[in-house]
Amino acid sequence: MPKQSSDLCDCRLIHRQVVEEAIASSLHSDEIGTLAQIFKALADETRLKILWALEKREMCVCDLAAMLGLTESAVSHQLRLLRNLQLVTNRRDGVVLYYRLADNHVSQLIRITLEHLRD
Amino acid sequence: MPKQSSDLCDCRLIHRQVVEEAIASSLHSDEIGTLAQIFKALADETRLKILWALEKREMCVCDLAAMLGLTESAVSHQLRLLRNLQLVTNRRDGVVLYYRLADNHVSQLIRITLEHLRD
DNA sequence: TTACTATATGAGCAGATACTCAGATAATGA
DNA sequence: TCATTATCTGAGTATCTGCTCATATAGTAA
Repeated sequence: MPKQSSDLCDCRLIHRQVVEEAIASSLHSDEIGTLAQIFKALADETRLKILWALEKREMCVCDLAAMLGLTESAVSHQLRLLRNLQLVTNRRDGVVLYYRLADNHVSQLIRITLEHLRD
Repeated sequence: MPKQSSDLCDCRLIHRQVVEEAIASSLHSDEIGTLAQIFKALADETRLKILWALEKREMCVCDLAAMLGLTESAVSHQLRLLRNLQLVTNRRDGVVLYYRLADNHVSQLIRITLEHLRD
């Protein structure tokens, strides 16, 4: 008989308290969801390049597209995603929209992760 | 005639130097790739729950499966991914493998991101 | 060895996602 | 007003991903 996910393995009986405590101290599901969304935003090379560039200076959509070698449409789609998560904001100057990082948390995350992979 | 990605928009002419500098100061492609992989590892609710639990104590596969309400197979697949990225390691005690975080960078990343979304 | 338990792994599938394309929208200036 | 430029957006599509299922592997104890 194949093991179902609802079955308990023997070690579960021994570790029952460990599991109970782990469940009790886990993050709330809405926190987990938002957390995952932010990491998803960083989990793509195009968006990482955009964020890393904006960390140095504000840039408009067409500059970013030129930098990345992608269509302005592709960049705009990604910027919308980053905007919705409030990772970037923009200011308008005539027809041109200049994007910048919303705060310094993102660059902090990228720096720490770079440090991690250089160890 | 629709605009092609190879065309330059007018603002590109003005901002040419901005784009050149952005390209010059961008991360190397292998760094970007590894960076994205690490954020991908964190960009999933199941893996976040696993990492958050392991941040508190080492746990075996079947404990994690019980905690998450998933099959041990599903957990094992995710642990392999985390192992390959050296985010977790394990020790064997008889037939049981106890997993733990490889270092404290991961919990640092999660904490900073939590801080960000609580602002 | 054989039986049993814990974990790992490959195949396959349903759902997510990152791009392109075509067309819409918004600010500017003639 | 109309044309132009910069950006946005919806639809479509190829690729990626996280799960399940079946099976393989590794350690333990009889």
